[in-house]
Amino acid sequence: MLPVIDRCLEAGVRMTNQRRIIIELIDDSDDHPDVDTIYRRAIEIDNTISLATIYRTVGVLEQAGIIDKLDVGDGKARYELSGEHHEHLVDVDTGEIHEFQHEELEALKEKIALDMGFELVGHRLELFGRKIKKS
Amino acid sequence: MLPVIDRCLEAGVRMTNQRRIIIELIDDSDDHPDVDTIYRRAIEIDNTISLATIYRTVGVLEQAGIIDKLDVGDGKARYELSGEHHEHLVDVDTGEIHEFQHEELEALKEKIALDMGFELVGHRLELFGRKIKKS
DNA sequence: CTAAATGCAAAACCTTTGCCTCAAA
DNA sequence: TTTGAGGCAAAGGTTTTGCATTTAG
Repeated sequence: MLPVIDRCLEAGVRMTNQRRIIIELIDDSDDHPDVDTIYRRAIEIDNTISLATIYRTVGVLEQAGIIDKLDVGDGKARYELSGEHHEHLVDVDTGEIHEFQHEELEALKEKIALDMGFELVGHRLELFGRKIKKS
Repeated sequence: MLPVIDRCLEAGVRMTNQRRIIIELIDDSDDHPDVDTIYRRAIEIDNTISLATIYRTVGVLEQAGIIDKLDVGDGKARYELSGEHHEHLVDVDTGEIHEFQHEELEALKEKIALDMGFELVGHRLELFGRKIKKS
């Protein structure tokens, strides 16, 4: 797939210094940063970037389909590059987010929507689990 | 299953007038009211109930496993009686929430968690779809 | 009687917006 | 040059909290 920046241009997203920094920062993140985390990482690179710009930029990027918003239930929006096609399992004790992929689950979701007369345009799935200790 | 009020007492939830009203109101709701809606319905019955009490009560009830919180992406917490074992499909054009049940999906979620070494203690699943027009 | 619940208002939080300035195309 | 983007600070909406008072057990 094309580099993220190119995907942005292709999608007609006007490119600025701030946006470039924010996009590459999300691209480089292997966690799922919330807006404030993105902000704190961004101002290390360019300390003139404002919080409002982060919000506006993630909004634009989400609309353009470059990133996905996810909600692990902590009241803050988190973001990751889109098209990752994975789901999340949240460790309820530690808050850690584990990713997984599951073809069967993907297919099942689409089928269910279709059976109900809907075209699936999005979904949100989070599993909350507690680690099983081996005894 | 026991009436909701009894399930509360069994769970050790101290019962007050306000709580009784809130609980029965949620029990009677077939939609998925957010806190403000619960509040507006509650003050029709007893106009001394405060918003803070609604928040505190739904918190208690959620902890006690009497109700479930759900999040359809509108930034507000919604509640429904727990143990309903159904999922939600949100119509992205109208905001309508359709419920569905799916045994296979239930089983699959548990299996996935187990395979990852977790006991599934909760989950959140929302499908977002657009109605397919018959042409 | 004692611990917990309520009301009220203030505060905390995350997110959005208005307005003016600045920069991309 | 023209239109959109950024910065700042103020405002918005939801949820939480401190404190004095009331109530359930």
